[in-house]
Amino acid sequence: MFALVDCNNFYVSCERVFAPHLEGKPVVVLSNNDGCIVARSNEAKALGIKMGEPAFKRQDFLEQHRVAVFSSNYQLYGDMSERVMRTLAEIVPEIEIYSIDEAFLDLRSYRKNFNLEELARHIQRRVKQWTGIPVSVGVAPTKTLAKVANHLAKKSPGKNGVCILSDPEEITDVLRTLPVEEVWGIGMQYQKFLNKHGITTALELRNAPDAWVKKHLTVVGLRLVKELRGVSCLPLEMVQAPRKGICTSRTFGNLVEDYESLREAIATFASNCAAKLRQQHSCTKMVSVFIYTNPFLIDEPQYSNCKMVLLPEATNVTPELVRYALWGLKLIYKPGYKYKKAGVLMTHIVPEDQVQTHLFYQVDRKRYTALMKSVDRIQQRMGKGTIKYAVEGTRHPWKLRQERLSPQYTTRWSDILTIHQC
DNA sequence: TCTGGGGTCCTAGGACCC
DNA sequence: TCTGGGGTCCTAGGACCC
Repeated sequence: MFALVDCNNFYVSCERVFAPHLEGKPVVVLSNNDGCIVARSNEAKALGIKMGEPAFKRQDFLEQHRVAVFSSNYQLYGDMSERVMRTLAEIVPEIEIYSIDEAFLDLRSYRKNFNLEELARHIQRRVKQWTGIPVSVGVAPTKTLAKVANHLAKKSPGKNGVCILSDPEEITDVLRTLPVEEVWGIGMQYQKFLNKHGITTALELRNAPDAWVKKHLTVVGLRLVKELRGVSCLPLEMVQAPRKGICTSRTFGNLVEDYESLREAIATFASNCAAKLRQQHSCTKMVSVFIYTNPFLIDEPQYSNCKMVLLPEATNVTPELVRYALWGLKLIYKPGYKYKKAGVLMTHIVPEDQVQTHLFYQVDRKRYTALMKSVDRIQQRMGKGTIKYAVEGTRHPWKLRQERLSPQYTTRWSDILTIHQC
């Protein structure tokens, strides 16, 4: 059996841990740049606020209904996520951290003669007590069915956040009433396609012939259908595979026209990617740079371009990567446009101890590697952005809009919560 | 004024090889 | 009637996830 533990309205719950007066009130969290609504409390959902709605279109509505609005605070959410995951791993060590707010647990090797419901309740209570985050737990014979169980745990008021699906007949009954688009792996395009072919429920999908599913939904779809039948095809992945692509991109808070500002942004993004590379002990051989104007401003001249730069030798040294990224930018930058978004993408990633060296390209990488180690250690201890390359700039006229940012309660000493005695 | 960011996997088709 | 057959590698694009 697999359990899927999912934090309820995770970003909102993180904010509420440190602002308990918001319990029971409508709360939303915005995406980067305060752009879209990406997390909603149950009260906010009940008001009809949709996932992904642009915040500015809902401004009046949010004020009118006294919805608490937060900018996204990834330092806080990342740290709270780690706490939740550590708590879970202490109960069940066979854990796959699937996303910032979700984890699968493999219960097969959990101690003998235990009660699934009791275990799920125990997990729920302990995570709440140790971190303040409410979670829902779904348990079933496959990961896909555990997702279904979790969905039910959240939606059915009587279940109080726990749902165990073990009886085959019960599973069939559940799938009969589950809309096919609620199944993990069925997105909008597949929903349209399946509906057109008379498949509207998860049960109908489960009963579709293998060959037909494989033809139209690829092997991914076939795996999913087998999982619905109770055949486990998706194993628990305890070790996280290194990323195959690493990207840092941002929509700017203000439109950016001048080359200098763009250079600062690209250097910052490249530097950020380099740090991520080193963190997973990888090097990259391909650096791509891209820039866009704002497609929503239909009266403005539009331009977008990207440049892929193939390196002679894979590296994770910041100054090298920044140089290649800026070279790419130079090739695609055109004056006279108002840029809205830019980014750096690193691909062709290899483990750092398996770099194919170049016969004629000589860099003293040993020295740089030592330097990068020191830089990373300082950042880790003193906080991100403590030291940086001058080319990254300090003014950052392009930086995000984050008007409703909460403090970094758990990761910055100066932001630690103060309790006043009344 | 104002519309996020970061990933994965699969397939078809083109270029190339013998 | 009859255009060889069997591969690899790479990329773009499309689907999905949170």
